[in-house]
Amino acid sequence: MAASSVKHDVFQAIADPTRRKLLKLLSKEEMPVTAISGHFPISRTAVSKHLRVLADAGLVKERKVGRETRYKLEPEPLYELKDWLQYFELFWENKLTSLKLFVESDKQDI
Amino acid sequence: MAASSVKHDVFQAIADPTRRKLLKLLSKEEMPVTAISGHFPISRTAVSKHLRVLADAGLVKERKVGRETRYKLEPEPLYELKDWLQYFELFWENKLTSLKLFVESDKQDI
DNA sequence: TTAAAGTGAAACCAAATGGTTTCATGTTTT
DNA sequence: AAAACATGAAACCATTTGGTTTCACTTTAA
Repeated sequence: MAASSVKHDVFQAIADPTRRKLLKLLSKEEMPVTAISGHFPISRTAVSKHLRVLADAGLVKERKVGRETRYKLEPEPLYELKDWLQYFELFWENKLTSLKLFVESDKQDI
Repeated sequence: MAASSVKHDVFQAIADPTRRKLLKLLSKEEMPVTAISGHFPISRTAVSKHLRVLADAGLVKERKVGRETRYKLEPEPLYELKDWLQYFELFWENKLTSLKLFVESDKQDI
């Protein structure tokens, strides 16, 4: 329920390669913006905007500490992605015909 | 053979909600463009362009049959997404308790 | 109390994106 | 052979996106 405040969805947030790198970086440790932007060839402001997109999707959390703003990974929204993906796993299990038939039979009984 | 021929990557391909619906639709059966576009409020040409993006990412395969072009799901490229996601599962397991509560609150009759 | 550091907001820009309508081409059908 | 169907390519358009530079505001340090 609390996820209704997201302005950007997780699919769009991870579409950009820079944002995917940001997520990996922030998974290791909480970091302030200037330190983060040292890892990228773009301007600090550009990094800041990517962080905003990630925050809007709920994928990072920001915390003000003095004059710094520190960001860290917030992995929960990725669960939506996992759910979405799970549906397709049924199809790629290298053409397991029985499984496919099972699905097409509309889940008679589990 | 390698994925080097992809013009659009899978992350960008699934970022659009229309394309995600296309993938679900084409997972059920192979369909020609006109039939596909009947499921969407946009023009046939727009659907065709989305199909091109998905094909470039390797997510659908097209087959000419007479005057039709039929499309079907090709789920393999989603492996990359699964791999990417797997890294982050390490982190969201740390918050397993709260996550478990969240998930179960969504499934009322467990 | 100045100076410097850390950051976000604003204004701006080029390119990409998602959509449209029109047209050309190949394939059936009559 | 002519008409109808199925589709992709082209040209075009508005909006979004990813980037920049500049500016203002807080917070710390000299």
